[in-house]
Amino acid sequence: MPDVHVDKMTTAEWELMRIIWTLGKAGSREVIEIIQRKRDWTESTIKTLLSRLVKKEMLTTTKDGRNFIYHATVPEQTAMNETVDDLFDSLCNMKKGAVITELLSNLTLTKSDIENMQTVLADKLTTAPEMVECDCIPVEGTSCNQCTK
Amino acid sequence: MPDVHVDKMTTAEWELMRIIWTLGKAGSREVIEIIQRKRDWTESTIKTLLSRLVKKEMLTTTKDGRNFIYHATVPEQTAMNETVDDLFDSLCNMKKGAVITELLSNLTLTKSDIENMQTVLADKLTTAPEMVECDCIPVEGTSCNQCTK
DNA sequence: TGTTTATGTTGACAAATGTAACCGTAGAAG
DNA sequence: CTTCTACGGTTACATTTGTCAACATAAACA
Repeated sequence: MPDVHVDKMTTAEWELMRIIWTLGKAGSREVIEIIQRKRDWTESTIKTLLSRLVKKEMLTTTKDGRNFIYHATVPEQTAMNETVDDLFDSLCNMKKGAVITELLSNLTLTKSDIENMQTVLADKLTTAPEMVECDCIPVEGTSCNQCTK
Repeated sequence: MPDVHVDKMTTAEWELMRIIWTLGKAGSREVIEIIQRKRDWTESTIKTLLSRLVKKEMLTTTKDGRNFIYHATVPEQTAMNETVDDLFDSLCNMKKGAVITELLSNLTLTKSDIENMQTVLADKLTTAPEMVECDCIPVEGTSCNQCTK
């Protein structure tokens, strides 16, 4: 449970992480080769990104002879959850539902994913409130032009 | 339909936008006063952020005497959708479902939001695939250590 | 064993971001 | 009318991020 700051990963770094997560572990050569199938970043660039990820403690290394093997310190699912949770924390409370609904519409989900969601939702429905408040304006006379609409 | 780059909004800027979205429109004084209930940013800082938002075309201004009134050029819901869609585009295809499920569990949703989602999901279920592929590694021998698991 | 090569380390630099002081002017106050 | 002040504009500066090139060294090879 390294208390790593997943939120400090940049988009470029995230792309590298995906490769390492997917492969389980990887050497720089591998990462470079794979990334370059999509991005025309130079080797230098990719190496720099790897270093920064190590510095940020998103990756650790073990030595394989002269080479390094990179391992993620945080599981992908965890990182994804944290990132998504963070994003939603920054959205207007009142409108998260609509956002998710929209998201669901445009996404391809597997049957089992859908079923899981249905279970969660059915359960939540029993205790769901009629209304949630907009939290965009720090308290006091929260004159939200939308809540009252 | 201004083709604004919602994705170029920073977190700090996003906080200002929420206020303006919520109020419909607002003068700098208002924004400053409200933001400072949560953040101890100086007036200067907030003014800079407002300017940058105007430069990025996320805000337009109309003059009210000597003062400015700021208006969002993009509706909040649109901005939220775009941002969330962008984020999900950068996540491993195979694991989005789990992320959303997790998200749903930790969120307070209204009855009607839940019901909407249920409708969408029920509908999707009929055509949902059994499996979606990991897209973390650009094609060719996609040796994903997770897909095969 | 001297040379080429692969891999990691440093230093760089422009652009974006967070954060803020300072300046000028149209009104408010005296 | 002179002075003060609120508000917007301009400039500034340290970090972070995206992108690299240059360099050092252990290995592989000639």
